[in-house]
Amino acid sequence: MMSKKKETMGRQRIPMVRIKKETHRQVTFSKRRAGLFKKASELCTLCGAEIGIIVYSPAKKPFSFGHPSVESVLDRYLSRNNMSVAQTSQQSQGNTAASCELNMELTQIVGQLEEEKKKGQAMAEMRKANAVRRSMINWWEGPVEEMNMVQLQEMKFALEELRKIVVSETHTAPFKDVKEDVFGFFDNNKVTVPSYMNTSSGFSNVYNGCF
Amino acid sequence: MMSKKKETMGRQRIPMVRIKKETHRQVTFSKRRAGLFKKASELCTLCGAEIGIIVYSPAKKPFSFGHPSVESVLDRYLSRNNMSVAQTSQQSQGNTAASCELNMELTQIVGQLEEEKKKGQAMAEMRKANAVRRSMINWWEGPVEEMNMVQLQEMKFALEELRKIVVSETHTAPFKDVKEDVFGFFDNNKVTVPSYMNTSSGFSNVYNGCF
DNA sequence: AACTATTTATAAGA
DNA sequence: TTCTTATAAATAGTT
Repeated sequence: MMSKKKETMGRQRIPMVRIKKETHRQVTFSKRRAGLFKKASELCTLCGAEIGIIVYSPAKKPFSFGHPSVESVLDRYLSRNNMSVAQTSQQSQGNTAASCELNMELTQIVGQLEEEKKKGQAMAEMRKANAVRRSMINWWEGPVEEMNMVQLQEMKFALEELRKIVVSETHTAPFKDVKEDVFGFFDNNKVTVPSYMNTSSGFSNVYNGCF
Repeated sequence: MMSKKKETMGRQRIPMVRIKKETHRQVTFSKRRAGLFKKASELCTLCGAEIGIIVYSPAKKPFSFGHPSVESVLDRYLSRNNMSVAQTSQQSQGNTAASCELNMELTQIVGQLEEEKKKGQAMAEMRKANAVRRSMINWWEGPVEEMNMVQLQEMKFALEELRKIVVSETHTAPFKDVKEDVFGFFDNNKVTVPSYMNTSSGFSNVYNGCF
């Protein structure tokens, strides 16, 4: 039989380390990102899973996948974690999506503060702003035991009020015309949620690294 | 040559529709979720991508993957979206990524408050929040003019403290023994972070469905 | 959980 | 970027 020379080397095994060549890395990123999203979509279809994925490219460009939507999945996740943070057993006593959303915002802010803390830079700066801290001291500097759900809920409520204000402002402000795109985050709470949207069960199994 | 009877049918092609059999679906979910996370981890390693994934199983149980951490990725995503809300043009003026994001957040809030100030509605609405008002009254019931950056930074500080407390609580709580699985998300943050940790560029390309 | 036959993803090259 | 092809990797069905 005639052996035609192989036209390509075919897929080659590659070492699982950062790809050095910029262009090569970019190509691989695109291909594998597509593959990842496809896998995710199949998982959704086959198993009825709900998935949200955020990917930042090496160039810091964000990509996302979501089913039924990125927002609904993240929303749910953040709400849940937020509650866990507060170690609350009582969850959806705040009736509407608004509270859910608010939880999300709170979690977000807290998360950002976490980032900040890591850097430890703003800390010093903030400590300089003593004026107000003194007036807040009563509120949150008490013993941990008293830093309880009631207080968290109060804070939530306060933030919610703030949010309402912001939103109403938003709807009358010069930006109104771009609300859909820009302010959507604030009031798109009713994104097609499958019927089984009753909270339940377990907790996160977190994978934080490589295999 | 001797042909041994094939021991299995090997992998069979399956139709891309929801798997009906409950047990089968559960097995597939587990296998494919593992596969998805592995792919994600490889993408992180090979390309230096940052990825956050949330998966809800058919039984509504949440699973997550994150590099460098779920929170940092979601945080960033949400901040970004949020920032656009404020229509901030100034982005990466803050030195580090973290402070940059935080500044953006603060800028946003400040901007929104500025708007509110013009309207003069904020206080009236906020006064409704009586529960908190009493404890926070000194802090934010003053004239809007004084609701400035300093105070926001104080709030930032307060939230950070709150978070620290919550986190430390978490680590000493009854759940500690399951921390790795359940609370791992709180402190697995320093997994090999690529050096190029400076923020930048574009916006989301969103995939919202199946392929 | 482990095992393979097979499908699927993808590294290289064009 | 998109297509092609050979091969690596994932996984469906089974044990």
